[in-house]
Amino acid sequence: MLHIIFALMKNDIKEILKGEKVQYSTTVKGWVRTFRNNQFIALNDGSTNQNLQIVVDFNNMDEFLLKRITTSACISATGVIQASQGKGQTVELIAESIKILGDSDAEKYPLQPKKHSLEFLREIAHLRFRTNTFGSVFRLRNALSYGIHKFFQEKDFIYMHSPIISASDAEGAGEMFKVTTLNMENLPKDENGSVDYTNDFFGRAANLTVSGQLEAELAALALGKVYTFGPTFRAENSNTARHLAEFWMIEPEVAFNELKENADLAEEMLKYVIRYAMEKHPDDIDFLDARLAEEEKQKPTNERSEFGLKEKLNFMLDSDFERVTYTEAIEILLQSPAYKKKKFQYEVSWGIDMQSEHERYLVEKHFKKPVIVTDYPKDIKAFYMRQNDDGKTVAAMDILAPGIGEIIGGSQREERLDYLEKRMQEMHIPIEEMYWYLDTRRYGTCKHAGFGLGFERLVLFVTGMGNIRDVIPFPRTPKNCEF
RNA sequence: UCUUCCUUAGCUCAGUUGGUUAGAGCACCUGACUGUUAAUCAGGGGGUCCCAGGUUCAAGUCCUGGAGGGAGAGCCA
Repeated sequence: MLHIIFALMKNDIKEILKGEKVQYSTTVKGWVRTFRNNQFIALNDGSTNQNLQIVVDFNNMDEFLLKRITTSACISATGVIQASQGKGQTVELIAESIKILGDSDAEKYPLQPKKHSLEFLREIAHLRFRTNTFGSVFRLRNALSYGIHKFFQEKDFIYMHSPIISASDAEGAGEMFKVTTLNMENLPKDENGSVDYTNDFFGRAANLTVSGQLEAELAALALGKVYTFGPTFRAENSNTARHLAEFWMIEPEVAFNELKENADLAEEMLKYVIRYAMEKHPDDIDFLDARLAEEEKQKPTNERSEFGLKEKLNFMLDSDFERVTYTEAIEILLQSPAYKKKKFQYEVSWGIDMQSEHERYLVEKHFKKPVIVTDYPKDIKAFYMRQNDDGKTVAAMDILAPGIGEIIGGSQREERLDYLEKRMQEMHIPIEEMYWYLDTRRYGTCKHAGFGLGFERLVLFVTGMGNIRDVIPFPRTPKNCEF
């Protein structure tokens, strides 16, 4: 019976700091953030970015024990929760006894109770969880992850595990990492000098997946509504604040949906998960909002963004995403003051693949909110996107978010076998190898649509962080696979 | 991959026209103080000036090459 009562009594710091109860004995465990005045421990246990103040009676405490209360030491403190005499907190724990669970050598421990650069923390990514910023980021990352599952599960989508190792290399979504057990020192070659994979693990060349979309389509054309949420790999030599070699992607795919319903689903999903994360972790949003405001203050006035983090997120929840066709977007760019003053580095004309500067103009200057651009020229989009009746465009959509750029890319898929095969021929996609994909069009095809959401870009947007390497615990980028 | 900027103490940075023994704040150690909020005060220790080569009587400083990092771009999510 007792163990049930204990199980019901949460005594993590988040719960204690609610201050609903005082004058009771408890034990807390966590890591020391600071130890001020030989008297006040700021203790963090990861449940919240707020610390619990432990008050130590240093006159009646072993001097040797006090010396071991150093930054990041792990301790257990037993005492009574009381209303605080000080100003910075409502309740505090008056310590009766303190146990050191794990020492932390203050001379060697690299983190200090002060501001560190994100670049420095990236070099010690194994320790950066212990900072306020990364605590907040990873709690929000978790909430967003759960929010995505919650959203789709409430809508009765089937969570589908697409394969991580894939033999298909025909998607053209990017360079792939090879998966092999061949001896790299002595690769078997065929008569043409190419690597012979027949004795490799799979008996053929294999790669890490760049997308689960094609497999999701197979499932959607039987299960109706599906989504994937898993790791994805791109071996591109991309060195930007928005790209990772290993990232997580969400790819819903829905039978019978057309482009508009696809866009509606994407917009509803983004709003749902952002609201969920904000409601789940308001403290972390507040902290990151303040952090961003502080960072903005360092910038020259003309480079500062006009919205704070919370303002931006609330605005996103309250407003309908702007929807324009590609053709309309190009027209807006051509009519823009920026274009007339020749501010754009790249040319603007119908048929171009819009550059970052164009997307940023649309989102940040013209509409000042997320924009869904639809119906792109077919020549700049993938083979599986459904051709529109005009013969020039496809039923594609990109969602562009302020500060991030493309956060979602999706389309209605080409369900007509003859159109699809023709397009694959034009784009030199090996039709025979893709028989399994084309079988969906041969046997009971139907209209369907889906999209891909880069999960880390969503986390970037919600946390207000500037670099994608700071929203995934262990970033994988070119020349970086530490930890 | 391209453009550009950066690399000096554990961290953040200063270092003048090339000139003696390379500095500050924070952190750390020692002591004082004890209701603090990145506590405060006093003292102390701490350096491969990213690496290699060059110019010079003399290089942290100038030149060449390389490595690593940031920002922007391309590719994309």
